[in-house]
Parts: sequence; structure tokens; C-alpha cells
Amino acid sequence: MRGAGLRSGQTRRAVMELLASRGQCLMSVQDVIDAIAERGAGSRASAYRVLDDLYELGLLHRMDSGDGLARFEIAEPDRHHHHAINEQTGEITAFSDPVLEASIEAIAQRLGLQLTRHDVILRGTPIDP
Amino acid sequence: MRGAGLRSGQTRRAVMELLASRGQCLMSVQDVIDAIAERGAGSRASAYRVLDDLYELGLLHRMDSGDGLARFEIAEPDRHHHHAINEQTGEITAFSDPVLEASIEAIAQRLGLQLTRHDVILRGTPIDP
DNA sequence: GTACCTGCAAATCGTTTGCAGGAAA
DNA sequence: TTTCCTGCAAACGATTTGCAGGTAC
Repeated sequence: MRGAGLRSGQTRRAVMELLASRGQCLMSVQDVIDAIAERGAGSRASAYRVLDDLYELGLLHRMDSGDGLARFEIAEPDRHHHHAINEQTGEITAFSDPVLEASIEAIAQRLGLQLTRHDVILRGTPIDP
Repeated sequence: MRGAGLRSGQTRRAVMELLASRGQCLMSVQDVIDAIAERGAGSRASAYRVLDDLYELGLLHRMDSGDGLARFEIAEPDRHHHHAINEQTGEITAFSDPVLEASIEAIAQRLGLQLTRHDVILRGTPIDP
């Protein structure tokens, strides 16, 4: 981060600490703003700027789930995963699957595409056992 | 469509004819508005309303690609597919893959999820051969 | 001391909605 | 002739930007 010429302002520090502490958990920008506000730091504009900076640096993952809200979570390279949305509750859970990844890899190769990113979003309702 | 109590207004007809003629091709709402405007029909508001109606009926697929624009294409049940985005040109191409679908199916089962929808979006740059 | 960061408020932009008139059935 | 559809303009809500002052280094 320092390498990119970024300094350590209060909002940036608060956002990074927040997301680092949450792990694989998508948060909407508003969630982030509320959370850092509780710590007594941050404005809406700064939150958007910080999230965007960190995303550009590849430190965050971003998901646009179709409800018009951007969501972010910390990028942990060794914990690659995707998300499933419970349409009844709106709850988002993470999952990972090597077969899925392999097939995506194969498709990219077939398409002649050097992947920079890929997203898989599952939506559905829980099956009562 | 008639079954849902919908009538055949000029905007609705223009949008349906447009998307039906395009096939598996995502169009942004603005694209749709421009296209039907050329035919001398349609307003922004009606376009949004019509697209939303048709989407609710399951006649259209919708994709929110992260650039803040909603895109639609006609839903052809026997032509299930996903999309790959060329990050250099913004061009969107469709692809389908049975292995991918099977792995998604398996994941949903493992998660105890009755899928209502699933999206896969690949982003990358073309590999020069 | 300089360049970056922050907060505020105003501006943007895609999308939605209220309303009154026009059209389909 | 009832109900739905349309267009216009205003409203909305998430995100962005201009600017002036504060802060990291």
C-alpha cells in the first residue's frame, strides 16, 4: 500500500482494519460507512474513495449483486471463493469448489482469454430436508 | 404474456421485437431506448417499465456487470449460457459449458440450495496466439 | 514544506414514480 | 368503458466530484 504512494489517513486505516477483521464477508458501502462511523471516523465520500483505492490495488474484491449496491470484502489470495445468495433472507454465504475452478480455467483457455477475474453468483432458496 | 394480463402497447411491442431479433446479445437499457427511438417509439420510463415486466415474467435475462448499467437479453430456455467480457474492448461474448453447469448443480446440492438463478461472468484480455 | 487525505456539500447518473391523457380489449 | 399503457417531468438513491482545510511523512 505504501508502495502505491498511499498514506495512512484515519478513514483508510479504519476501513482496512474493519474489512481485515471481517474476513470473507461482503459488506455494502453503507455497512462500511456505518461501521467506521461507530469508531468515530469517516465520511461517505472518503469511504467510497478508500474502497475504490484498495480495490484498484487488488486488496479488495468487489461484487455488484444486482440490487444497486456495491459490496466489498478483503482479498485473501489463498481463500478464493464465490457467493451464494439466499433469496428468502438475502443472506450471502461463501463457497469454493475445485471442479468449478477447473472448468472455468478450461473455458477461458478455450475462449483464448487471459482471465483477470471471474465471478460466480448462485441464487436460490434453501431446500427443507 | 397475454396470460399475465399485459396488453400490446407500442413500447412493449418494440422492445420485444428488438430483443427477439438480437438473440443472445446483452443490451443496456440505453441501447434499447436508442434502438426503439429509431423506430420512432418509446420513452425512457416505458422502456424501464417494459424491461422490468418482461424480466419478471421470465422472458428476459438480466445482467448487472458492475459498471452500473443493467443489461437484458431474451431468455431462450434451450440456449442457456453465460458471458465473457473482453476488458480491452468491453465486448461481451456468450459461451456455454456442460461441465461448468454440472459443477454448479453439484455445488447447489451440497449447499442445500434450490437454484433459481446462477450467473458466471468471466473477465479477461485476449491471448495473442 | 509538499503532496496526499479528509469532510462537506453540490453535482451526476441510472433508475423509479406520480400523474394525466391515450389506447387496447 | 374499464383497465392498462405511455410520456413527461419530478423524485430518488447510490456514487462522484470540487473545493478548502488538515495531516502524513
